[in-house]
Amino acid sequence: MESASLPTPRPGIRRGSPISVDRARRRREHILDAATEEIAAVGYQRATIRAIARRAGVADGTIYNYFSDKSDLLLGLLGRLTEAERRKIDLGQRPASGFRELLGAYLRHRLDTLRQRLELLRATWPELLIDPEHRRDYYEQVLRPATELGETLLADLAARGSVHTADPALAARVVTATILGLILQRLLGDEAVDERREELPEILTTILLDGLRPRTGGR
Amino acid sequence: MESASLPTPRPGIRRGSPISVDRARRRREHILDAATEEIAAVGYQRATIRAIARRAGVADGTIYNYFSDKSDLLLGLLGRLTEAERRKIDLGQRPASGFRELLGAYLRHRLDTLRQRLELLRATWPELLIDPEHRRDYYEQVLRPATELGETLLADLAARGSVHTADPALAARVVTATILGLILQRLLGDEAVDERREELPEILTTILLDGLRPRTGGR
Amino acid sequence: MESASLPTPRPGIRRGSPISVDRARRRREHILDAATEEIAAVGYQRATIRAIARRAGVADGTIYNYFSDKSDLLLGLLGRLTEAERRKIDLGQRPASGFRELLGAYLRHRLDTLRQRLELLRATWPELLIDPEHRRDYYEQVLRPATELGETLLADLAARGSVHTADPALAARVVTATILGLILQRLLGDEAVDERREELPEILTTILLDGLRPRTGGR
Amino acid sequence: MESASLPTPRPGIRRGSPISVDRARRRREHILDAATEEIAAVGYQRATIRAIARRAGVADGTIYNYFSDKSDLLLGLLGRLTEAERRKIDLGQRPASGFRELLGAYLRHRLDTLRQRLELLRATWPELLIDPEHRRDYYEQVLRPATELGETLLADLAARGSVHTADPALAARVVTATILGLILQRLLGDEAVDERREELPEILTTILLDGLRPRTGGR
DNA sequence: GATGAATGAGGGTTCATTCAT
DNA sequence: GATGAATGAACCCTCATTCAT
Repeated sequence: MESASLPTPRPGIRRGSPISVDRARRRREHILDAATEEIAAVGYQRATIRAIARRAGVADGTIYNYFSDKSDLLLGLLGRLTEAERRKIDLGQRPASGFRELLGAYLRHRLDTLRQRLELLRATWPELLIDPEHRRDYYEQVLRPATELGETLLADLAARGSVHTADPALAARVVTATILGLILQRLLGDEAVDERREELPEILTTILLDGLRPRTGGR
Repeated sequence: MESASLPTPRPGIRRGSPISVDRARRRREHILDAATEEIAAVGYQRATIRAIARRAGVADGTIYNYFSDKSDLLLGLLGRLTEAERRKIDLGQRPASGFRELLGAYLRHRLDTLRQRLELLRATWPELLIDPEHRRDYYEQVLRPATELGETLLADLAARGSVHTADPALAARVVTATILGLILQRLLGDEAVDERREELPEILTTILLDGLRPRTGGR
Repeated sequence: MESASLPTPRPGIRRGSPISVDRARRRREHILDAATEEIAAVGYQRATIRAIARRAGVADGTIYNYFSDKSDLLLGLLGRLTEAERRKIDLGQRPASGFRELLGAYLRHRLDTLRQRLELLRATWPELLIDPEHRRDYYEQVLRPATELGETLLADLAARGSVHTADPALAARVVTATILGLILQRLLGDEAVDERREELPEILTTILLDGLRPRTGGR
Repeated sequence: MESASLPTPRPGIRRGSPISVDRARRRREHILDAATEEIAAVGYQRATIRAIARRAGVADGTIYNYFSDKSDLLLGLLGRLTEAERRKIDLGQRPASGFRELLGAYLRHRLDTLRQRLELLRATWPELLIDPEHRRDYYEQVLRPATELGETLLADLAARGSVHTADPALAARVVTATILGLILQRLLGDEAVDERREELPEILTTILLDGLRPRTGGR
């Protein structure tokens, strides 16, 4: 039962020669790449070990040298997703001039990253929706931290008067939900979301900040 | 135990005895109920005909008297979803006093209905994400009409000065995306969305209309 | 477990009204017709009760009022075959002028009758080849009598000097085998056998009587 | 335990190790043997993959490593039959002293070979009679070439005065039909054909050459 | 007698997993 | 470590047969 995304092995720690360890790590990633593609294409259940092996250019049995069983492959994918999200969030915290710029940069970055992971999301969301175990993992490791970060942020900003919201907890959910929803629409076939990806963060920022109501006194 | 899209049989029109026709219709719905539960629980691929039959209290073979094959069961589920969405949209068009009230009522209704269909969504979305054929059907029959309705509405309101948006097409997508995203968060384990369902439409309306930015001149 | 081809009911013997008995007999024959067609088309195993019922224009269950089970339908077909063969052989014994004419008439009649039963043969032979029980029935009731009749005939003719053969038993088998073989060739797709059906008995008679060797002294 | 149509692998040409290739070939033949037995015993439709696998001493799934599906097993059987027939025909062309000897040798060889293939014939003929696709294959690959060879041969001999027949095409059909018919009689339960297999070719030759009619001038 | 919905055993086939090479 | 043939449990689906109407 190996777990996902191995940390880069630090020099000094080794098992076998460093070269072979490295080769093994790369082969593992290579298999995960193939699994991502195949599972994104046909879904976890329909993806066969054989098809993944063919895609990776290895024999069926070889996969079992790197993953304990098929569901461990899925764990590997989820690991990548978790790790990707974590990195995203870290990056979202970089400094920015004003609140509008900060929010805009955050939204753009988040949409961009999710879009890059589109295949990974298509491969994993279905299983997350269905399997309670994986769902809980994903919720605890990705969704909840992201939401809580947003909550804290909004509460802080509200305290400083930068934003105006009666309920930071729900407001944060609305923000993350909008992003998730846009990606979901994209996955469900709405190509406009993709075609106009450049303008989207700007418009999204405006709506979230200023709302849809016309301003009486300009701006 | 919902009864899906079949029109109520008019007296005078019949095929077979009305009683048996009615029994057949109810049995079909009963099987679809069981399929919804089972598929929502374990996913379409993992759901076996046997498990669905057991849940419905019928023999395996009986299912094939009502559905041509397993994928036809999924089509039945999608049909229910489509129909549910259509009804929602119709109701969304009823008259309301002001724009704020209209949007609030719409959002509340839409969130309520989707919440009632939570199991149906959990049963179908994963397959929709994966199967291109079903995805296209769903997009054409549900997602695209809903989005286009929103587009028209927003464009109309913008023309009348009720809302302010540079781009109704994307703005409509943001609104629908927010709703989808909230439901998806719910499905992925965020219980706050459910617990505070009463307040959500109000807050959502406020954010979408007024934005998060503090108003300088009161309000 | 009813058996095949009911004898025409004699007046005086009745069960229920004569009309209904007659209707029942006709319905039974009608079902057998449908079974012959369907089984000849797709084979006994592939022929479904439902398909036969549809072809006969009755409900599935109705067939079970006339036949105890599916294999009883096959028995009905075999019964028809047996009966047909028996009639053929009887007719083959009608008087004829010379031996050549007798043999010619016999061959023509037998080929004609078998050709009319082509569908019946296609429907039954496969099962006869496979099922030992049915095979034995068919052999005892059809093949053996026919062969033995030929044996007797040939032995008789040989005794009277009309034919010349060292071994009537095998010679009779050769004659019947030739007929069977021609029909089999026809069933296996050789259309020449069918197209030239008019000339075949004549040529067959000549070969069987005179052989293929050229005559030195004319004739 | 026959080894069918694969050419003996030449040294130097190999795919995989020669040993494993050879093992695979032998296993394939072994499965075909089991299939022949089982299908001859109960018929193609009634023969289950499981029964064939048990007979071959392998697991169900193993069969699918060698045959794409059940019907491919039947194709394998037909392949053996085709190949067997082809070999027969080649051997039938070897030189012989006189025409009588040639015909006698041909008939003996053909009867012998068919008799060795009795189980194969019992396994395949029923499906050939029923399935139009397989029937056409068999007719084109086996029956038609055999018949046409006979036609050519007879026409040639007739031209040279060795045989006397008005119509080589039909005469050839009569000869092949006689052989087929004898085998069919055997398959249908007539054991005399088998018991007297030694004398049969001689008697058959005599009948086909000289006919059944007594010769006036001796002989 | 006629109907056809319901039944459930059984069939062909797939595929995750193992293991001898 | 790598391979891929072998395994057999489990799936979807068919269809002969029953029986309430």
